[in-house]
Amino acid sequence: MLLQVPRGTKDILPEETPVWQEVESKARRIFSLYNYAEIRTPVFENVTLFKRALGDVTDIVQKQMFVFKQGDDHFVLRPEATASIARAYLENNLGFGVKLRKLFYIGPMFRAERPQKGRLRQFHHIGVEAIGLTNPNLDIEVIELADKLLREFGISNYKFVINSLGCVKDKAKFADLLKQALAKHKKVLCKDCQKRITKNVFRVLDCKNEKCKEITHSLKIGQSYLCGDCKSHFDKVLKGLDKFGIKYEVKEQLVRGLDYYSGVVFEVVHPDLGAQDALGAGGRYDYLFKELANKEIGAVGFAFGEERLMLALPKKESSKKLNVYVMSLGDKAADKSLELVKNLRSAGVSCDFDYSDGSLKSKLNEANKLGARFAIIIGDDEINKGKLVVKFMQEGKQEEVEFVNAVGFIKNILKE
RNA sequence: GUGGGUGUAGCUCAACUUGGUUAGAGCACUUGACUGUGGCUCAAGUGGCUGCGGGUUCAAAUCCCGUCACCCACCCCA
Repeated sequence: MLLQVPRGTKDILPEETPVWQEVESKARRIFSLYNYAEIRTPVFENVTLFKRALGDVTDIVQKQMFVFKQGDDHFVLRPEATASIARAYLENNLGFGVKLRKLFYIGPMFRAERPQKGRLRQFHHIGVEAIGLTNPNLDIEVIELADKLLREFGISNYKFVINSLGCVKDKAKFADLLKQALAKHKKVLCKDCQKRITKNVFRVLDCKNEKCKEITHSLKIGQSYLCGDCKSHFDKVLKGLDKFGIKYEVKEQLVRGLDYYSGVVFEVVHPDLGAQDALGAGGRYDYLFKELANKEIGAVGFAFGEERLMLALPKKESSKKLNVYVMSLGDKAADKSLELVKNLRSAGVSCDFDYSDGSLKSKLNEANKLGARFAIIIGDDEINKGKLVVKFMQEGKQEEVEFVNAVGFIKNILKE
């Protein structure tokens, strides 16, 4: 236990962090292109925030929260970020003076689920929230942004799945229609679905049981529950996606699990992910601010699971970036070498020194393993001559260079 | 929370079905062939409380029970 990470958590090791950094820096660049600014909220919040935002009956709230107590206060490690950001938006009055706040976030989330492929107890989200307007063009931008990110990451084979739950009234109507329609088939449904009818009807729609699927696909509810405004909002979004050339599939069975969703909702699915096939998901949550602060504020956003992105990312060799590996033989040479190392670094050349007592052979071997472009060798011979040896690792050749010219020599070659 | 599978060297795995001397291989690592020159080749060497705890047995990596973790799926969700 002492030497074991907690279940469902992972060390992200030095070999892997470059990929993470690349994904995150690409995301940051794109976000700034679209005028989204980063927000960092605490990783823990008051329990009540998520109960109110996500819905009391959701599994996340009922059994997946890491809760802890400090004095009389009950906290929870955030299971997702949207609620926190809505809280921060309201608390800091981020809507003041601007019509629209465009925010992005990158960070860890926590859910006490049983781990499996694409599902961890500590995982990372990259997401955006655009808060302040209900305009359908904003939905389009958000989806187009998600698409842009995926293409930038080099991910292919993904697919957008989209639906509209309608406004709060529509959503309630949808639930009623569903309940009525399902009641006729109750006996054929799986046990879970029988419970879901009363507990959370929408969940029946994405049940994986074949019989349940048959029934849900045979229901002819369509989008009859949508009011005129919501219908035309949805149509505008679809048209916009067509215009941008973003492929999607309208799926009437797509509903999101969290209470705060309403209106347009979408998922990005990918075949490499196994059972958890969503790379990311999002939608409108105009209702959330009503729930939290009785305010009418339109908002739309999405989140990608960073670990899931990793699963879908094309594999590629990591490129090692060490420019110079310096090695010395003898104490005098070591002094000289360390001086050189310092000068190289000051000149912006990445470099390291072999601190071991090993043979020259072992040191060159190390340089090879580190992927160094140059090895610099300094021993008594070199000190006497006033010249050090620069070895070109890949080419196998080597050159003698005056000590005073060494930094310039290396910089010159790196420039090419 | 439920079900199935898997835990053996740093890594990937064998031996488990049918218990039997010192638990093997490949890769990696160290050293040498090659006195101050890496990658290729060859040779030698280092490395294991067989996840942990208990039980059965003359004898357990192997059979049984428990436990922990990982993987996959259900549930749920990014």
